[in-house]
Amino acid sequence: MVSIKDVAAEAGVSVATVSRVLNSHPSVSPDARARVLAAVETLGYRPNAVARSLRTDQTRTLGLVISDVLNPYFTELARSVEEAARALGYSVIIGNADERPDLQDHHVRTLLDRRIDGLLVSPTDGGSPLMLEAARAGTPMVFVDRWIAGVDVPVVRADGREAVRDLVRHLHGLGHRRLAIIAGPAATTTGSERVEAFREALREHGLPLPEELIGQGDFQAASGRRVTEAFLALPEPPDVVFAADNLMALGALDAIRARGLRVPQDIGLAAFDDIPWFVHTDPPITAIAQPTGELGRAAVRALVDRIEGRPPESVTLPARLVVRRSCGEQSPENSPA
Amino acid sequence: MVSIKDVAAEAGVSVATVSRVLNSHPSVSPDARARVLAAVETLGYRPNAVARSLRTDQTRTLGLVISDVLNPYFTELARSVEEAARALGYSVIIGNADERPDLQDHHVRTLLDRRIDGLLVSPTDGGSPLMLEAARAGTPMVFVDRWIAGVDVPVVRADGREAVRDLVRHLHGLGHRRLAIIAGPAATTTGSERVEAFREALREHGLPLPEELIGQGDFQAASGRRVTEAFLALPEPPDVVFAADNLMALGALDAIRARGLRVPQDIGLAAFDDIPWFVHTDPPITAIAQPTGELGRAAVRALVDRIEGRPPESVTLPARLVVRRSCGEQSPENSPA
DNA sequence: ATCCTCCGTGTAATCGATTCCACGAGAGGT
DNA sequence: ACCTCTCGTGGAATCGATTACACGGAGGAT
Repeated sequence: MVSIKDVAAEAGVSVATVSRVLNSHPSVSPDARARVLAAVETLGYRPNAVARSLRTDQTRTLGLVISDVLNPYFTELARSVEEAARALGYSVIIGNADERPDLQDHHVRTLLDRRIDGLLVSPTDGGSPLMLEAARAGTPMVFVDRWIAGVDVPVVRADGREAVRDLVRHLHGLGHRRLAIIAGPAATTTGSERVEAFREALREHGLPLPEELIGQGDFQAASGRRVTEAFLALPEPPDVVFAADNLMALGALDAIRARGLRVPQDIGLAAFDDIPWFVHTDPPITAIAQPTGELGRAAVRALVDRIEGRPPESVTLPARLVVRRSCGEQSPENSPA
Repeated sequence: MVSIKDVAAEAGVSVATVSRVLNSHPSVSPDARARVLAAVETLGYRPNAVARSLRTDQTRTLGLVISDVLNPYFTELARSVEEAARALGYSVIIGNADERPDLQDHHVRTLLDRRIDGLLVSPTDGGSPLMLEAARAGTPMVFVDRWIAGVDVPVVRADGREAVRDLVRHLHGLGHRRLAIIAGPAATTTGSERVEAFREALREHGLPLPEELIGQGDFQAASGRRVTEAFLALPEPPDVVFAADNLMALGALDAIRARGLRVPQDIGLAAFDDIPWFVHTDPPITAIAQPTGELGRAAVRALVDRIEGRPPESVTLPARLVVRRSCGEQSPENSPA
């Protein structure tokens, strides 16, 4: 591999000068600059990012640890994060935790070992010692989507409270009264918050949320299936099932189908997180859409602010309800006048 | 940040000894080893991967450049690649090319600058000079899914020829005669191969593949929509549309829906690449499934073989047809006796 | 007792960059 | 004509690891 020394030799200058040209330092003569550039060209020289990082103590790399790449929501988030980071001259290394705390720790550790400049995390659990320690030690860090309470780290997320309220109003308007939820792990903020928002919205309509209508899922399709089967086996099954993420909604659809039931005639279904496929499922699924792209961009902005010494800002964006047909059609008597 | 020097000081030994302990070099006394380990523990020392890479000239990192992360097929591929790499002690940096040659080049360049140990590529186009140059220069490289002809690089991919033949037989058995295809970019191997396989399979049944039934797509949903609209506007529209990837199938479904037509009654739909969502679309979509996980594992195996000096192997795995309902139901008279 | 090995350890070179500091040349002021 | 200042440049230290080499001491062989 050709190094800066080779370039220096070829151009007849010192390595210092080559470095100066490459970093567009002002005090280099036009002549030297030209010779260096020519040498770079003929040798096909590319600076070694590893060496540069060692010296400058910055990698211009961001780490992104997400809970599950196979979840389209996170895929899209990852994509927008990469895009935003690239625009600011940063690369992104993605670590997929697969909803497993041990894997999450593995990635955080590797990322830290690689001396990434900052970390974007969507924690799978309440927070491993490793991550808390890193945050305390001053690693620039931003939580995205999910967060951990009691840590002084900016959070970029969507607030679904209002959208959940809209959803419940929609369901109530459709005549549904017995509403169930497939919750995410209580250790995740999104897991507990969505249940809370749901419960609160129900209360506003004077509806209860009994224990048997709260199913404990883990944001994976299989758990959605399992919980839904339990709902359906109830003496009095729910009118509608609200899944706290899109994968569990998929599992719920499976379970409903397996029972030979139809959506929405026999039971309604709604999901948190909207994805392109929901338009094409049978039936199209009513969902709460997060501004994923904006979330990714805001997270990168906050992290880079933090890295470059500017005060980072926590950001909360509203989610919104997208009504489709999976909870029943608007009939004349309950449509808005 | 605590460095190896701090550990050496704390343990009362030289940095060489610390390094030896950390790399489990045999000649270290039990006493010294214990003291070093203790020091590592109390200081919370973690070796700087950047420095180590500079010295050893290996990063234990693989680069993966894929055409489109949002495509579930590639997401799954990326996931299996990461998994397999992790098992072998490698990290993976993913570069998303978004089907854009310039972005692909950007990622290849950054990855090379970071001195990744090897590169896994699914080229968006016929091959940029940059990539060919890297291959020639000896960068360990393996093509996955798509490849570039005339380059001495192992290829790990699925062969869909047989599955396409099965598909056409299935369609023919259902009475469909006018079959159309939404092709991928001709510059990609998967783009041209799938059309070829389709054409050949049609020939076996004495069916033609006229120009007007070959639509040019780019593996993105929008192009599937556009091409399908054109098909539907034909004086004699096709009986079935076969999309060369799942995203274009999604677009096709959109277009068909927008025309107010029903699948499969008015027109059939099939896709290359099977994904979980196809089970839940309306109707469930008949597709050709690739052994994605196995593909990812084989690709990593080949690349790591190449990196570690063993002869790498090209691998071709069979794809298989998964029949669902999007091309029509099996009716009594054409069901297998 | 002497010599040779081998083992554990430390010193220092090295990887490829960046950057501080010193130095010489030329310009400009007096 | 001399001093000063600026500018372009090179030498060398530095980042944090790994590793070749040297060295001293212990143990075994003769």
